[in-house]
Amino acid sequence: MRGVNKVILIGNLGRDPDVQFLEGNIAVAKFSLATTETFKDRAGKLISQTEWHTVVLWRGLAELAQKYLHKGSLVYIEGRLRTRSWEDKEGNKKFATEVVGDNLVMLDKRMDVNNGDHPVSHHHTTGPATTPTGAPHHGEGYAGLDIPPMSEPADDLPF
Amino acid sequence: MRGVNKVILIGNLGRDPDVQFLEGNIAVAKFSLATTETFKDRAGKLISQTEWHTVVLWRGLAELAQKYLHKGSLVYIEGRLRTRSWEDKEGNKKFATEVVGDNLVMLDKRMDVNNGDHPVSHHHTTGPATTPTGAPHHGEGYAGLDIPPMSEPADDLPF
Amino acid sequence: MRGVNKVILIGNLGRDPDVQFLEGNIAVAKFSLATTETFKDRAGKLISQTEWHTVVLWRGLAELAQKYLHKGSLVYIEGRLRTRSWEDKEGNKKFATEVVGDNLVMLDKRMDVNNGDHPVSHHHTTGPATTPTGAPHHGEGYAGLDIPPMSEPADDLPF
Amino acid sequence: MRGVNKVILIGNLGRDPDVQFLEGNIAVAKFSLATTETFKDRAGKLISQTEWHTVVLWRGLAELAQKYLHKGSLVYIEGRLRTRSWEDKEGNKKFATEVVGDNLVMLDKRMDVNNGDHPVSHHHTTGPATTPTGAPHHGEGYAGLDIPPMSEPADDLPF
DNA sequence: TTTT
DNA sequence: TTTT
Repeated sequence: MRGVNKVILIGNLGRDPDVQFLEGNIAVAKFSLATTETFKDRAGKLISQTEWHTVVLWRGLAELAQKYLHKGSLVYIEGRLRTRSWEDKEGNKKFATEVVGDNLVMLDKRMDVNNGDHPVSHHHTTGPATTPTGAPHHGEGYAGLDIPPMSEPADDLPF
Repeated sequence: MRGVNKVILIGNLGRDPDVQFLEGNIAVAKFSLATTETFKDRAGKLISQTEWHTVVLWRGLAELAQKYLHKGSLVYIEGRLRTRSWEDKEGNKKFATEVVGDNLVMLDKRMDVNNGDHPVSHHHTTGPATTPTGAPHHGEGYAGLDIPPMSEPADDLPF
Repeated sequence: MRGVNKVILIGNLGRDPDVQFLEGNIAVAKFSLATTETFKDRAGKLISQTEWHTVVLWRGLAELAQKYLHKGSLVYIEGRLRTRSWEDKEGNKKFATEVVGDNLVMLDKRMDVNNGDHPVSHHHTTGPATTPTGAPHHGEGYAGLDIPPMSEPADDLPF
Repeated sequence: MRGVNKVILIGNLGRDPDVQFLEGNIAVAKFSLATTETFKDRAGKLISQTEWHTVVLWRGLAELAQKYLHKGSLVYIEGRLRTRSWEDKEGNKKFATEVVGDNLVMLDKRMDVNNGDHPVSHHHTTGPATTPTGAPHHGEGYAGLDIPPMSEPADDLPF
């Protein structure tokens, strides 16, 4: 390793992840992530600025994304920049810079603590078009899953 | 700037922040932060390991901590390492390494949800006069505050 | 601040920085930075992969870049991602993702410089003719400058 | 992974690394790293502040440290914080916070290329117990050397 | 286009 | 204890 190429993002998914399976059953997930920063401009006025990133996850992380992430999810992504270039059908050179994620932390609050009900109501379904069908995003919550999102700790802190 | 000394943490407060005001009315907040990582040991077994950090915030960030953070809060902290040393009354040399925060992002979900019970367990009591009942989570909490914690975005995403 | 958008790069400049001054005498520097990572592919073969980034620096950092950076310089850049979009003259939508630097650390060894003119002399000749004088590393180079680059110690290196 | 505990350092080694081999021939390297930051105090005066960190590397990274790092080396370290506690012989509770490195980038410029074949002469051997021959560094361990092996058992390592 |  |  002779250089460093590291990206750290915390933001919300703009859409449900798009997950595909390549040959060999290798999962690839792709989604847009919005990071919003607020700062003061030169005049001292508070400015809020949103930047959209394309995030790509592979294999196990892609499967996690498929299982647990959806539009609006808040995530921490650690990864690296990768710029791809190609020519479109008109022969124009195109570039796309993506963040290839090496690490993913789900920051949404665990919706159901101890009595996990109404998971659906937390999914912030945003319209009639949202996965009314087989997509197993709803009706389960994180209960019983191996890698639940972070949540407030129980009262067993050593202090 | 000739070197780099950077720390990035995401974790939960073990206790409400301890906030003090130095002369000149400079606020200093201090709290323990637990970061939990899970990984596989050499045998492939999933291990969960919690590390406790002492976080120190100054001035504006300390005041944010006083207003918004409490035991259990989930936060992103960016800062730097600082090790202090001193001798205790018995003359023993002591060391303490702290993370001095330069940046703070509150990752808790906005307050609680619709049916949020146990408000007391979420504290937020920033003084004796504050919401002793734990009644309505709506219309109070972060609403209208300048720097609310992150939450799932509204439906105005450009996708 | 409600999200995180952070990039950390260590790499070499592909060209001398392009520095311009906007109205108000605001400096803007732009350069390509190559980060090279080596890793093992699935077959265990060592792969070296270079990624090119567009880095933009403003104001004081741009002026530092103009003074001290040149083709081949090794730098640490901390910044954030920003994607700009526009339409070219043919009406094609274009995107460009840049790293806007908030922090810069120069990692080059103090090569020589005696009288630091003609940046070409900084070009890091890497053959056996390096450091033609064998003169001391101290008391010359960037002496008197405000922010000298980091450099190696005076002793030998294990390479 | 449910939290984040990340440290990024760029600095110089204060001493040659101390490398030991635990049972199973597992290498552990330990060294102090100085990170120096300069900034302006409230009065606008330029302040330079050095912080010392204890860095611990395991296995392959430890062997790299043994081969290539020495007093004064400039390195990039990415790792995580770990605080150990114990009682000394007087029964005083002691704490030590270390940075366990997961990634290492050597930033020293290669001084001589193509003929770099005298690693021993660069090793700044600090005592008679140190491999004076230039023989292989592996397969020997530190058995019988002055410095007792670290007390941590080879098993149950928290990584 | 850099660097090793 | 480093580095400049």
